[in-house]
Amino acid sequence: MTTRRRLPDRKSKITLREVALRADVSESTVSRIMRNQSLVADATREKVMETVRALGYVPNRIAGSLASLNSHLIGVVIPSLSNIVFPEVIQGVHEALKSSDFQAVISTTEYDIDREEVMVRGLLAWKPAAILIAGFDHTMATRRMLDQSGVRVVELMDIDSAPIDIAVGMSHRKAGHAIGQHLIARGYRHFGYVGHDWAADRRARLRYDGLREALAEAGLSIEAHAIADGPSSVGTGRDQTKNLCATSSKIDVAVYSNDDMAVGGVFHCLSAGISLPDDMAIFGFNGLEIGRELPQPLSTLRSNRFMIGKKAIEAILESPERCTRPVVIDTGFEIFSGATA
Amino acid sequence: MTTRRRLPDRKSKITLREVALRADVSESTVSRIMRNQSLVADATREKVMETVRALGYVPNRIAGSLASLNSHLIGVVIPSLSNIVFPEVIQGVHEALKSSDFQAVISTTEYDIDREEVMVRGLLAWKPAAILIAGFDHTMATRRMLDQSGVRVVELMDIDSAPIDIAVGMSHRKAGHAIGQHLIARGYRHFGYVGHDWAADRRARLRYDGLREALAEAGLSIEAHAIADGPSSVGTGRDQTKNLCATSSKIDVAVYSNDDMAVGGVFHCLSAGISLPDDMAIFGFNGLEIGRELPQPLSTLRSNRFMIGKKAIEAILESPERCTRPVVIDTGFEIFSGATA
DNA sequence: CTGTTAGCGCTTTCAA
DNA sequence: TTGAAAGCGCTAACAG
Repeated sequence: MTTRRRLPDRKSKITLREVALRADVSESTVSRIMRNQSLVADATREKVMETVRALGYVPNRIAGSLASLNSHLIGVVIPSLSNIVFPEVIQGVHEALKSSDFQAVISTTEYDIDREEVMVRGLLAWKPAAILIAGFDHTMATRRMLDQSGVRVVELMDIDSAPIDIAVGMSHRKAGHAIGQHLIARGYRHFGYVGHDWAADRRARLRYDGLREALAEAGLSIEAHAIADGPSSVGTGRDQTKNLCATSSKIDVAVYSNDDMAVGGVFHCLSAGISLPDDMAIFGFNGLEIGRELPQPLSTLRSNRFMIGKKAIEAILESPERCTRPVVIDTGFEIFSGATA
Repeated sequence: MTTRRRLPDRKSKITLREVALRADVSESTVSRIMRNQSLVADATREKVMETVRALGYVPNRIAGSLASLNSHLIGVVIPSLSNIVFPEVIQGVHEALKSSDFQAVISTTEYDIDREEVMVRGLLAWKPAAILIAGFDHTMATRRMLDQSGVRVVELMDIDSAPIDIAVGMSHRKAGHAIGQHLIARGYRHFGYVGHDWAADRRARLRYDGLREALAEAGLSIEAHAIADGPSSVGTGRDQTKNLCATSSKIDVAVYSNDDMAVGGVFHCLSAGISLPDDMAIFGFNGLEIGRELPQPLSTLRSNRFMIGKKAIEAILESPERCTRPVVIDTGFEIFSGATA
């Protein structure tokens, strides 16, 4: 029988077998040692570790995962990396993963749920232990794949809908409501809203709805809107603030879809000589660092993105098997009074 | 012979074999179809694809990678996600990867080269096609692993040292030099420097050195320094600017270690009533969005982080095998005059 | 405490 | 154009 199969491998290719051969033990012994299972004699372990070092052996996790049917990979699906809140979530993920041997694989959807479907399918092919995914807005196919895969699924950022498995985040509706109540309590009566496209950002819409409810409860309403087509950004916030000011002069507070937009608003006011908060007040959302460092700290509502990523991973490490009932983890929020409202 | 091995699997577990059985073809045929190799009859393909859809079959990439000895994974090692420049690099990576079937696996080192070593070892265990890694500052062990692994290695961000395999970035030394020349040309003579800890940010140091060289060539020097212990941030930039102003009053321009720091400087000036650029000028580094949107656009040097990620991947996809000689790809930079200097 | 053995689910020759 | 068979490098059940 000729030795068919495969071209000569270009790489050195040190395998478990090599180590076992050289150390004169069986492959399983080496395998046990590499996974520090404790049922190995110290002398053997020492002998094997020596050859491991000598050979520079690195276990092949692909083979390991296949054999154990367990990849120790965690898929993370987020809309984008350009909005700093998502990198912050991932920092929390990395933090919680630090002492485990799991690794995160990150995909971005660019706010496109069809692309999200492609990403999820791609991740599922790696048989991850879990998928973390931002939001609840998925295609039917995505939802079905996620559901049938049997892996743990954590929907991140908001908890305003029923999760497939676990949801970790805060109620954006309540956040909007809290902002409304806070501003009313501070004496504001004439509200404006500066926002960005809701189509891709359902959570901004939820906050808006919450805000409106709170105002309605006090017999108030939003008297002027300035809403951009595209995504949120400092520049957009600046432009739309100019629009708002041009449209309506009786607004005493403007609520922004988020801090990026609000910082833009602050910059417009600085340029236009509008005094904060006397001429007009500004209120943001998120509690980004940049807002805290403005000449006047931005009034905002702090969400805890880092904690969302961290809690999500902790929940998964704690119980790797899916529970019978969905779980909701509320990471809460906090009003930061600041100096602009 | 009893059928030992493994507990009953909880998941549906649809494999290639199932599909082959149901479609009444061999496993290899299904395999060929799933990888759209073209040597399959249309009728067969159609029949198989139908069962694939019916069963909701998703190929197991772990098994595929093991069999083909090719994981189609790309490891990315960066210091952090909290500095927006790194997510921007990753966006470029994702962009270039979009139409391929490669996936990026991201690890962060938190600016710790020992942790970097652990991350690299972990990534190498997945037999990636390439490793992208920020900077040139690695442990000996990291360097050796990278070198011996035989995978392509792209060192990102700067091109001021000799790469292991490929380097993609810009010369930070030249950037610092260009900043110096630009500011001298604009008539500035009394330079201050506001920076953060160089230990973790070798590139900031390179820029500083370049700046000093340019000044020296004009018979000038940096007359005052304000350098923080920790990492860069807007808040730190603000604090150190205050220090600088308290220390020295004859500075007419302050060069910052980066835009975050410089924005902090602008905020201090706004608070303290220092008029930009007349009382003092400010010059940053990076060209972040926030700087462009300030009431006065920040004078800075634009680096192209997105392009660094994109070019890195393109280089790898173009030639998956390591070349004989190291390759350097310069993504360049551009002075943005702005209004603060 | 250690070895033997039978796969994990797929790809890749080679032969038909 | 298709199929059979031999692994990829490792883990896990079982036996010793």
